[in-house]
Amino acid sequence: MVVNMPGGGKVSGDAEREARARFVEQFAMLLSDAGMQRMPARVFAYVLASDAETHTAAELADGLRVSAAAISGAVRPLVDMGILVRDRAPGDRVDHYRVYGDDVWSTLIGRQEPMYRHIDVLFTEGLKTLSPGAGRRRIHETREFYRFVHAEFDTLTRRWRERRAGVSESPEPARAAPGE
Amino acid sequence: MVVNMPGGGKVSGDAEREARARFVEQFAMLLSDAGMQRMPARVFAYVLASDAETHTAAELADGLRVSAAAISGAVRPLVDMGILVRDRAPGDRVDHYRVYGDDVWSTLIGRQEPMYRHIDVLFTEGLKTLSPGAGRRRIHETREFYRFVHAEFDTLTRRWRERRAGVSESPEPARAAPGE
DNA sequence: CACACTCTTCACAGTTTTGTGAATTGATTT
DNA sequence: AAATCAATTCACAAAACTGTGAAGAGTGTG
Repeated sequence: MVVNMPGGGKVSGDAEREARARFVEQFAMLLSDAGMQRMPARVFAYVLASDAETHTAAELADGLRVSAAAISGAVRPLVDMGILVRDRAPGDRVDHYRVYGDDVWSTLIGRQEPMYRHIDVLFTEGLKTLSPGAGRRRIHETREFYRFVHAEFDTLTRRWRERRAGVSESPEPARAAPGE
Repeated sequence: MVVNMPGGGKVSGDAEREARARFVEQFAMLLSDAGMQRMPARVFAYVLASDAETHTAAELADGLRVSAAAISGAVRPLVDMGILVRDRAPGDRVDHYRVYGDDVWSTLIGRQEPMYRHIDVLFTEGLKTLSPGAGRRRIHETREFYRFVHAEFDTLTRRWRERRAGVSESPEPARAAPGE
């Protein structure tokens, strides 16, 4: 890794940028495998991995090598989901996007709430029509499972917040990379 | 199979089958929204909601109204994931599929293990190249989040098993189905 | 050994997604 | 009011998915 090359070299800004871009793509791929759509995933990964706190659409388009139109489309679901916030200062002509809240993952867990509600009604409705039998038993069990997971969210979130307070103070000793 | 009501028979077997089929589709849609591919999701939902313990490919094809080829393709990822098991008794010509284990959801949680491992190496690698800054901090935090969730799995699974033992005994009294 | 039957693979067609460039809308500045 | 600049929308092309029918491979049966 490009840390301290001999011959007066230091961390090349280009190399660092490129490494970051690669990481963003891999991260996005992960999210995409997990069901998130491709462009939203890329935008999300990019925003998370960037040092800037806010991003203009132009910057996203440039950083991800796609058209402004693609950004427009990708950003909407993220804003809908409440993951990104669109800010525009009065008298500014450009939108500024930033991640909502300072604890993204707690936010994200919270956003699942409606889905769990939806699941519950679907299964409850289903159980009304299913006649007794192994299938019905499994579906009932599935509803209980989702209820259980849903109910565990509070605990989980609280514990995460505690843990987060502990770890995010020391983002791993910054390897002495002066220069730049 | 069909409840067989006397006389004018209220619960039509057909109606029940149809309701079940509808439920299967909705359930599959849910899974599909959550990132599972459509056909595997349909097969999984079907298998879960059916009373039969095992299913032949032909039965799945018939029940889901798709070709045998589609079943073949849909079943592979499920078997790979370890959700379905393919059995064939010696001297039998057809495969029998059934859900692996009696506690599907514990199984399913367990299957996520490799993914979390993958995530960890990806983020750890990424952190090696990211220079200090807000982006690095967020990525670090994200790795910690996934580690946290992963670590919670054991607890979660154990608690689910406890709860399951409590609820699956009483799959909800079959309603006395008073006139529709 | 040939048949019968099931599962799988393959090429293909229909459908959905995805991202682009161009046109449009909306707002600010001059 | 005209000009300018950013964001969104639209029609379209390219790519990816899905599911099908038909051919192929593997196995028990008569």
